[in-house]
Amino acid sequence: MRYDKGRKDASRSRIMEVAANRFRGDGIAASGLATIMKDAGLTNGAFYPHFQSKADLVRESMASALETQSQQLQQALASGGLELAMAMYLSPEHRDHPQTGCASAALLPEIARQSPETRALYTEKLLTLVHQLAKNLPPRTRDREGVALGVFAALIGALQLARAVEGTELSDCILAAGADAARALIQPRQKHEAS
Amino acid sequence: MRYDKGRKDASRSRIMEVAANRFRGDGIAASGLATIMKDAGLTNGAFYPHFQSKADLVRESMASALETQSQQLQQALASGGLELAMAMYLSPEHRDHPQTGCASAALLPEIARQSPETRALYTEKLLTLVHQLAKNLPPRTRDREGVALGVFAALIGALQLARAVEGTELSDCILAAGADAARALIQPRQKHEAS
DNA sequence: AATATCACATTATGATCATAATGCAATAGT
DNA sequence: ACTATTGCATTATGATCATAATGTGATATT
Repeated sequence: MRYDKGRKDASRSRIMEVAANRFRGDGIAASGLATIMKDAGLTNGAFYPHFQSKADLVRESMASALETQSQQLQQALASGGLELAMAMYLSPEHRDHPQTGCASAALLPEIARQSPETRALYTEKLLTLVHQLAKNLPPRTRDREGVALGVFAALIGALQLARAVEGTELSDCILAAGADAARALIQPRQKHEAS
Repeated sequence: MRYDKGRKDASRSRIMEVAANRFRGDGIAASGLATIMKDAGLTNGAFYPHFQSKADLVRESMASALETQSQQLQQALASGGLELAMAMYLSPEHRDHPQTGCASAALLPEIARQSPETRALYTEKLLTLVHQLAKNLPPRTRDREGVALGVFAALIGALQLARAVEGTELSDCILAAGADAARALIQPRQKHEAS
């Protein structure tokens, strides 16, 4: 190696971090590589030694963001349980900072349009998050994975709605409604036998 | 008027319909005007007599798609109630055809990045949908609007997740989990007094 | 000290982007 | 029949897109 031992790795992680933030903030398709590289303190030409293509960067930075989210979730669960984790997810702070928040809430429809490989990687990381939630559901809950999926879906939808509407008041209402829904879903109660 | 009375209007609606489908299918940022115009049987130049800008087209086609959705929801509610409406929303058919499906599920994160005017228009149409759901909740439901918001959030989140993951089996599971969650949420039951 | 190597910069490519100016052919009003 | 109007096509603009070829300066190895 001619340069510092870890220099390339450092650049690479910087690119990935900048990209993850920009993708979540502005969307994948709307984010150009030139801007990402500039924000990382580099130029156009330095991109391809690090990644094969934009799709490659998307895949890796998405995975990295999801792993970080998994760690943060673990901390929240450890310190305050599901209640705290859900409260943090539907907080105004999270709503107002999509760049550093949940990649699912910021990017799900775009992820659905990515390559099968990217979606397979997303699936893997998603299941990790869902398992983490499932393990922290109340003791007697049935169909833990299913309930956890339903809770996560409600959280994602509520956060997205809160970000999309105009008007802080309504947006706050949506966060509250999402929290109510999530709370209702985790109450242990048997299903599948209505009417 | 020198041309057929309704010719310009016909072209305009064709552009809007094509655009609404393409935006939902490929995303707003990823959809170019040239392609949209070609699909509408016209060329680049014919765009600006009809719309002031791409943002203008986004706003109008989004509103149109939401109004159509509102009508379809009304029909479903009338013929089969909330159960049918929810089942249709989380059906494999809806999952597999985002171009003609729910604009919220296909575009929410991108809508959140649009101008305040566009988001205000989205807010208006969203509230219409939520009111329609609220009116069809079971008789004794409290906080009808809040519950309806929670249900819609869960539906949107589940549909997006089902579209993003790789693997039909898992995707079907997510649809089922979303349906379970929505069903659980519409069971009349008092809230706000846990623990 | 010399040299080989590599991270990154510079610059180039051709496509596509949103937007705009101009041109033309068709028709409605006279 | 003439003419003014207009819906759309043609073509142009400059920006930005992802990707790629080439250049260069710093340094680790020798």
